[in-house]
Amino acid sequence: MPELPEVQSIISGLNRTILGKHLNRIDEHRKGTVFNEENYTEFGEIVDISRRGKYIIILTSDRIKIIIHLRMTGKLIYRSREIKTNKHTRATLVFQDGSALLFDDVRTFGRIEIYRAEDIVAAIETLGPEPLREDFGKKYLSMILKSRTAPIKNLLLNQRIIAGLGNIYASEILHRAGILPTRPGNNLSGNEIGSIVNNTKKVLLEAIEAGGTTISDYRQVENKAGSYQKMLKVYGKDFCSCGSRLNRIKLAGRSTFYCVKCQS
DNA sequence: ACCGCGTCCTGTTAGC
DNA sequence: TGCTAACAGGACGCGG
Repeated sequence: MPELPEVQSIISGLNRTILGKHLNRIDEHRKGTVFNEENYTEFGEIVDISRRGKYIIILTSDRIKIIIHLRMTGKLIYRSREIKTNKHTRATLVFQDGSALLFDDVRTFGRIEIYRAEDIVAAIETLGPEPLREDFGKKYLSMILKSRTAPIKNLLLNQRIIAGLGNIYASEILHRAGILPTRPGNNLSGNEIGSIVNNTKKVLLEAIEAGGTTISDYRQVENKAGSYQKMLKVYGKDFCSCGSRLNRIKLAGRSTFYCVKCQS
């Protein structure tokens, strides 16, 4: 599942491969993948590629922005010339030089939306702060959490509170911070909130450095796997590094892993 | 305002 | 061995 570090790695890959290229067209191979395409025939060159939360934002010289969300199984794969699609290819961005960017997505939840550059996109507008920026700090998180009774894990998954975390990193961050995922938000001490903030930044930076976490579907733009899966401490594991068996429960409908000895 | 659950989807795996 | 059901989860809409 692409979360912030995976999306960040994809942004890097897109900058290496498609920045500056002239986008001829976007082919949709499966209905319900590309939205608003009918309003646009010309795109121009790719002039900027960025990220907000888990949303990929591609800006073109014709002042068009292409917003891509990969959801769970979406992949963006670059092909320099041999453009072979497969049964899960949902759309293709075709460039003038004969190269292409394939949008593969097994579970078809991902989507591509096209807007004018100046359009306000509600989904992005309502996102919480970027965890790696300074406005995501102890002061901000304390302010948010004081009125929240939901489990901290659920709150970390709420994109309006913090943008970019998903199920894997939420479990990893809470393990590093030594905090049980079930703790109500308004029950955490200042020190604990500070630890969540620090460990969020630490885990995300390490995961970006590793090129993301590849468990099954995620691949970088050049189709390479990331390596942070080797550094996971709890997600998908049976035992903690302390030797205790990990607990596995469902929170917000997602598998949640924690150690009763290391987290309280 | 906030919380939790159901929904969308398909490949993989667990269980009988 | 072969079939079925459960499972994986990001975002969103809805009811309480």
